[in-house]
Amino acid sequence: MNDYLDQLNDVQRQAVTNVDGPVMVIAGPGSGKTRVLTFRIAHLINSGVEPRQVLSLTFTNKAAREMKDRISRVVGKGGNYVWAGTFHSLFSRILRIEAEKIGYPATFSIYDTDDSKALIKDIISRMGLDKSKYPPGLVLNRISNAKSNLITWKAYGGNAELVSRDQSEGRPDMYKIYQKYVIRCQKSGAMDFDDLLLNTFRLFYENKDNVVAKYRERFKYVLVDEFQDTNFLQYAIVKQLTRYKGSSQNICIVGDDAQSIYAFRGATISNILDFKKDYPSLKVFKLEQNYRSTPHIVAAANSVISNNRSQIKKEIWTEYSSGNKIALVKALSDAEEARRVAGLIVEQKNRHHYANKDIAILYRTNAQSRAFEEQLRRHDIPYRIYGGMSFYQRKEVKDLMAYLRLSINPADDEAIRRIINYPRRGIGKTTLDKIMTIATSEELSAWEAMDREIFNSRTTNLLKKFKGLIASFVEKAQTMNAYDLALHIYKKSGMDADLSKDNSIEGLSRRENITSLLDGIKEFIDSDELLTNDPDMDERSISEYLQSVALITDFDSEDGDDDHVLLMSAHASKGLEFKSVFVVGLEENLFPSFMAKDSPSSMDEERRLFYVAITRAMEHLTLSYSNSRYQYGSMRFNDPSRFLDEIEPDHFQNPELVVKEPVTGSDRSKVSGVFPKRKPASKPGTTRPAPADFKVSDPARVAAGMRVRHLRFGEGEVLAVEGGAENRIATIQFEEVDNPKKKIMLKYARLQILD
DNA sequence: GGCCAGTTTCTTTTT
DNA sequence: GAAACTGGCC
Repeated sequence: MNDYLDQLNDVQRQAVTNVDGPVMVIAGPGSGKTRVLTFRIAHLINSGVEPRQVLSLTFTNKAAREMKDRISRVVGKGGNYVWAGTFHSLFSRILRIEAEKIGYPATFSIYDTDDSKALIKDIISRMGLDKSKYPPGLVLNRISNAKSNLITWKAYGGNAELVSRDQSEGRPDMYKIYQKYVIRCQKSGAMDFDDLLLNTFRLFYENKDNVVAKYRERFKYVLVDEFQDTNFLQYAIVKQLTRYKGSSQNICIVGDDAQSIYAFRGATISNILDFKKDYPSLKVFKLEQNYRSTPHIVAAANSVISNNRSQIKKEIWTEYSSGNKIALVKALSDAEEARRVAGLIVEQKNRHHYANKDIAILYRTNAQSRAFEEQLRRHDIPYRIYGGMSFYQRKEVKDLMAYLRLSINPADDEAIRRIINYPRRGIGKTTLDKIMTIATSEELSAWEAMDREIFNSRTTNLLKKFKGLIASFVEKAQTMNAYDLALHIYKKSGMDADLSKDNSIEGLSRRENITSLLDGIKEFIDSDELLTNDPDMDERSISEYLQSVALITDFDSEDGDDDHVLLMSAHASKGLEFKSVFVVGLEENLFPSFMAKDSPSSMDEERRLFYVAITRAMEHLTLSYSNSRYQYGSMRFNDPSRFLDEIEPDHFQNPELVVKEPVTGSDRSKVSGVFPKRKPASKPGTTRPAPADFKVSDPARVAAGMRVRHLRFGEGEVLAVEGGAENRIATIQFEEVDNPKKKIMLKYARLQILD
């Protein structure tokens, strides 16, 4: 029965078998963290704990599913009854069971970020505030932060620190927006992502009908994965469940402070650092042996992360004695970077017999995927973009979903906003404006506000018709399943008619998207996967479906036998591993992001993100950067990333490429320790204003010997031109001290020929 | 009220 | 470069 224990090393085994009382597992990358978690759960079950008494909070749905699978493999079908999922998905399930206790309908809507932003925008404009002073994204961020720290709008308004910050920024009305936002969400029977947590906290805190006791009793063992990514609120809920008088404190948290990459979302490392204070009888286990990566990769990761200021002390080590050095790719343009990466992928596949799915390309921003997609297609390499959630972002998909949302919760204002006039039914901006004004000022839902007799007779009629339509869907929702209802709505709402009119390629693809959405719903209602295992709940209900879709984060439809090269953001790569990993775009202002350059703590987070990215690699790690990049509509020039300097040259196959070209005259190398100030004119990412007489000449005419002028580098002489047609590269001797000799790709460079 | 075209703005990561 | 916004016109 205990043979699974033989598959563990000493520390791992202790982390698995010490099941009583608080346990913290600090797990470096590749140290068998998932294995420890799953075996721990399996061990609990084997020791007589009922699966349904185990609550396992993971970061992604995918991790949860994987965990369930693995548990089932060890303990059999019972593993399915473990409550494993993300904070958001499990708590939203609890909230649906208990919704009435906190004044919400069980069919509450979940607002995604777009919904929240639209609502905030609406509130701001209705309050007559200057929207340049209150960018919706920033406002949402502030509200989200407040909620994550359990600060109500009232507390916000009374918090001297927050108020004075807002005041000094010229945003004195922030807490009023917060207040209106909260009220309108409430009236709409809607929760945003943070509310799913906040309301769970409230539910437990208010403890009506002993509800918290019920869940404490039920979840005897709580496990939290990726604990370094939890925020104050999430930790507060975990404490509600495990830290109370008489609790046996059976909590196990697993995490790695070095992999904390969600501070921007309110995650706080102090949770992990303070854990010992909250649970004094804590046992700590450190998993430091890396089973994933070869030595150069492990050493590079250690040396990069050692540049961060505070951290829990640990050193990752590996038993592997040999492995490949890190390859470095230096390109002149983003297109060339992608082309060379694609070329290397072809080569690696041949030489090492890698399947496509053994390889991943990781980047800092999703926008970088384009160049790689293009080149992979050109090289006939199947690929897949992971994350991005593009399918559920499509207009037609969101539209149909909005109707579904309304059919179980007609108060959902943001769903109304979406489809009140789609397809066209003559209810335009003016009318919607009126409705929302009433909704805001009288604290009603839009649905209720429509009943006010303030519209002209034509509009009143149109609104009546619209309400009748939605009411008919509400009625159908009582009896139909999610699939039949979606199909019914598609036909009767007029969406079908509208989309069928359009016979362009785009129109066709929209209809295809609807078809796949419907297929997805069908799959959902036919699936027999256990979700809640709660006898009171209809596991295949419309609201269950909507909830599951609202909280989809990773590509859940990942088919195991698909063989694709994976493209994803470094963030999305956390928890995954690949034989060969390409981390691309390693340039200052990109990775690390320009957003981080003024704040040491954000820079540390960028470094942790880089650490996460490179530790995904098992056998091959390739890092690439480009001298120039087409970004936000214009050409940018950036220095190679500082992170490249933080890796000992020994670990590179071709360390000479790390040496910076004197592009900006700066040298940040660790050896010299010199950090010269940049001259404003040569700041990366900026262009000098064009002299009035500057004219771009036809690049094809550029030849050796000519005098040319470059917007950023000044005047110089062309020494040589090499390369053919598409990729001609000129070597130019510029006169400015900061920019001596440079190689420039002619198809991108904007040069003026002077003579 | 609806539509198109021109203009402006803002560029990260995601539950 | 894309999305969001604006203004002008039917």
